[in-house]
Amino acid sequence: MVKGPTVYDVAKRAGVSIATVSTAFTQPHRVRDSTRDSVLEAARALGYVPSASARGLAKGRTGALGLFSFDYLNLLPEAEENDDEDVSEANGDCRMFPIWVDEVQRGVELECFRRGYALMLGGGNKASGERAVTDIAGRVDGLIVFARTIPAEVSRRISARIPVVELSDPSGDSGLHRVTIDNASGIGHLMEHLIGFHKFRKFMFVTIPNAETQARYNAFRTALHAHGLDVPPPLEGHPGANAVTSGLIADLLASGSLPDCFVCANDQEALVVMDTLKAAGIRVPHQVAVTGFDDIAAGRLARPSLTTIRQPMEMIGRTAVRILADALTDPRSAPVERQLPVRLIVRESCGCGAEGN
Amino acid sequence: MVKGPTVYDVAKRAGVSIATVSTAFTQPHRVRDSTRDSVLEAARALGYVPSASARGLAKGRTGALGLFSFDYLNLLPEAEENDDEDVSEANGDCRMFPIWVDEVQRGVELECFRRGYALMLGGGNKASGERAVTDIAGRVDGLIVFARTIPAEVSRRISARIPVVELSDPSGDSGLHRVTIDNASGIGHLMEHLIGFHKFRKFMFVTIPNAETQARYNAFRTALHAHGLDVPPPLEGHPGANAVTSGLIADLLASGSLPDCFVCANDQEALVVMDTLKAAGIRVPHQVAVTGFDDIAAGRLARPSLTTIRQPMEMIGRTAVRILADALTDPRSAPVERQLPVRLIVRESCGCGAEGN
DNA sequence: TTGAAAGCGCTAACAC
DNA sequence: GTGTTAGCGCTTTCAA
Repeated sequence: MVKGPTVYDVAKRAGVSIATVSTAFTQPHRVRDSTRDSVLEAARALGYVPSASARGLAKGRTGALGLFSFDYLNLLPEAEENDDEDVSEANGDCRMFPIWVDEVQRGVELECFRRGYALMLGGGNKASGERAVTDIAGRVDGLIVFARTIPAEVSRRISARIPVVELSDPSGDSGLHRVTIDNASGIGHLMEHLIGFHKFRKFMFVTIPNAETQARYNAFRTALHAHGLDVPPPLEGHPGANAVTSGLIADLLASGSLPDCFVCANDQEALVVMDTLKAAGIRVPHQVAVTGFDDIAAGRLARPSLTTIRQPMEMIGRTAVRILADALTDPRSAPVERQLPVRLIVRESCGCGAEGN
Repeated sequence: MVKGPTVYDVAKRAGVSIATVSTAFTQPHRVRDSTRDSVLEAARALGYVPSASARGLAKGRTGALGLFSFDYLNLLPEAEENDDEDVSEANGDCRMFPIWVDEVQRGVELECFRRGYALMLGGGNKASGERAVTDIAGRVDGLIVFARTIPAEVSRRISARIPVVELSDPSGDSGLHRVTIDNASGIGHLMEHLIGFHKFRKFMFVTIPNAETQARYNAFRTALHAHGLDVPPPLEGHPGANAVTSGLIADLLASGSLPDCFVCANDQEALVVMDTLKAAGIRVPHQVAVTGFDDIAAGRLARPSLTTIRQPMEMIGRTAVRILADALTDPRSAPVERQLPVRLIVRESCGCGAEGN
């Protein structure tokens, strides 16, 4: 990794000034053909690779966008040097790859590349603290963060410097750009199906409380009210603690009061619920129905396959990039919020056939 | 996106020099406690976000690693502003998400974050040309590229500046670092199973020719020779052209000479073969067996599930990062090549039960 | 059309 | 322990 050639080297070899070299690369038409040719020739001969750092410093722009993913699965600390083992298998099924985040990331990647941006990925965990976000923020022209992964104070500070879009949480006053989904109508359609078509009457909402799932619960409540049905308090689990949810379901079973349907705030919970029921010998959907939200891949593979509400994950990612690109074009623009539609995916776990996948 | 505060602003507010500000951040212990506090306080108050460009320029290191993915699926040009549609669904099943590349990328991400590197993702397509690689190469301290995605000349030039590791192709003289897998013993075990256990005698190798699949074919041939069996010429498809493979299979069917087993150079081809057979009314594995290589997720979902050879994808990614980290530590080190083991995954398509997933 | 020169924001010697 | 001072490699006026 010897120090590579710079504009100076190229300039010298081509017999021109560094300004000309720079111009030859960035605005080819403003340079005489013969000059440009000799510059490019020199660059090629020398193996010239422009330094993005220098370029970024000079222009005040890096040409890259950032995506910050919190390490929601505590994977970072592990794995020292155990070369022999494929870690991905060890935590194979708990990983449920690809998870929601991965599909959104995919959308971000595609749209970035399409628009000629490089994508900077940053990861954080409890240890790294806000250091990690700040670090990546300093590297890019715009940043995308998942909701609830970093303190509001931090994202606000960063947004004073570069545009920031937060993904998928009901709107706040944060002053950030935002991409959300239509939780209300999603749950609305689902409840319509469960109440209208399946004639279910007794429901139980299983959730892990946060702003997003709260919106879903609200819609759930609204739907029940509209049909004059009872609204039970939600069963609340904890992030990453399947056992808690599992325990709540077990308690419910012990009490002998099974609902007609478990409406879960997301697919992960729904799968836990289904597993718990299965372990208890309860048959889904025959004895009780279960539904999710998100449409992660694992839900399609589950037996029975999971009836759920699909988030347009790739589109969420693409939209975030578009917002940043626009904000970069017109820096004076106000924070925008884009709400994306969701779609009811009827599969087996609600009692329907296997249609629709 | 107003111009953010710089070291100068922080220094002024804290009443110290810029050198002290810098030191307070990079080597906290070398600064008096009270000084450090006032610096950090000033930074916080101002909303200071260090510029990675400036830092990178000054240090000669960016603290980021790069991963370059070629746009193997021609996805870039599409999708103008059709906000209403979720593109990911449109090409849903042809995408077969997550594909091999995604899982490797996952490993790269995890290992990068664990080691405190940011990850720069770059994408290229026919249009962008080598421009895209060069661009990302200029942004990082080390680069990971998938085999056969960029011209050898380009990767060589880049490797003169920063360490480059190429993923998963039989070794070449390229002078690059390299992570490969043990194609030979993988195919060896597979053939042992097919010949020894299933007693198959007539095989057909389906491939898309490249250095990697060539190694697999060689192992295939070796195994047949070892058992004194005939070695038929491979059926050769084209990248991205399922129809071609499909056509070859159809021709074979028309000729009425079905083998006992189709050994495919990768899972994607295997799935195409299975689909074609299914369409022709041939039952797998009852009438003919099919095997793949890679173990992509889609193979697990297929009916019958695909017997294949699993690459340790996440480990491939992690290993690449380790190599770069080491190379960065000791710049004078020679190119290293690490060969990772693979594992036979016996599922249904070879005629076995559904065990092992 | 090309060159000279002034930074961009930060780090790293080296003084103090 | 802290300040001074050079750059790092590139872009960008502004002259020539």
